[in-house]
Amino acid sequence: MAASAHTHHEHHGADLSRAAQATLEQAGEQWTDLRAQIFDVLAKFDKPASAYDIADGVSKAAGRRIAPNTVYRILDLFVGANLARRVESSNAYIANAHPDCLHDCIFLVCDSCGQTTHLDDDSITKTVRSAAKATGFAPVRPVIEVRGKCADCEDDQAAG
Amino acid sequence: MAASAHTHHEHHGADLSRAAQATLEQAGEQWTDLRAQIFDVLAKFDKPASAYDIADGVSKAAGRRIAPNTVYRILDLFVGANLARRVESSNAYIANAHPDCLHDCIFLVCDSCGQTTHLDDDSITKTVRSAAKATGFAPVRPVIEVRGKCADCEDDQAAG
DNA sequence: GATGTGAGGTTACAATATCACATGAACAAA
DNA sequence: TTTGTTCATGTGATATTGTAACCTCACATC
Repeated sequence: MAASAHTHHEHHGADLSRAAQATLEQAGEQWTDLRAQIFDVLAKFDKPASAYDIADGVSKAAGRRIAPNTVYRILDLFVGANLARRVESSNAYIANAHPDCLHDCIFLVCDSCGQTTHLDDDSITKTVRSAAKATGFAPVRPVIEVRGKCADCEDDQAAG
Repeated sequence: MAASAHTHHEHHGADLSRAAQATLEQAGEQWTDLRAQIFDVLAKFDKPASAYDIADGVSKAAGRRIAPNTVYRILDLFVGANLARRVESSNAYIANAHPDCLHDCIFLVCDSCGQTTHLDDDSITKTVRSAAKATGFAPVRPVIEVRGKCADCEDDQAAG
């Protein structure tokens, strides 16, 4: 596999929540009920979710209204702490399956079904960073996303 | 220079407008007054402009109100015809200085001043495309942007 | 003149994002 | 016990970005 030298542990379900909690607390932030709920709702989406989607989901789960700006606040915190990522070309967020491990990452976003898969290929992201540096630019956060069609939607097209 | 084997002609001012017109007409679309005005306003911004910024600029220039959705329509046309690009991480648009030549491209966006520079490095974009393909994904449009600090803002920081 | 087509106008609205300020709980200091 | 402080969250308003639906006009063609 080309991606990276070390092995990730991809977390799921309760295990992922625990990993997220650990990471957030190590960052000196609290793992509150609301944050846990928001993380769980986010993690259950199988594709990137907008802050408003999450607000709806959490509101339902909590049985009371959670306003979008509350969600934004917590999402910002999550992104800062590597618990979640923002998909810029979708204006949406996705949980990070290995919050304990820091990467620039690459998203493949299907324009048909919205499915978004996450790639870690450090050789690509390093190349992008150094190309930026070479022009005198100080890179902070690469945004590398690919819009296109996922394998399933390709197949559908071929079959249909 | 690493970027690409062929040489671009970077157009500016009236020359750029002419190149844009030629490209758009070759795509079977009309180069109307309004499109010309929108293109000129877009090209005069020195950083990515939102559709609303452009609507304001064009409204002033034209002496009458041009609504944002009109601007969006025309920007979509421009993006489809390679006259302009959308910078996803800024929700904004930028004129393409060489509309006559098709590339995936890379933007370096300064978080301090908004300055955005445009890189064409086909080796990077090809690598990204093929990494996507390798997972069974059919790439259509890579979005490669780097958020960070431009050389000027870095210097300011160092000096101040 | 009737009809078709493409460009643009107009109104309304949806989706995304931020701001300012209030409340409440936890804890520390007086 | 009261006061102050901090942090998390609530609340309402508003700004920004993006679409949809439908209409009119100009021009071409028949």
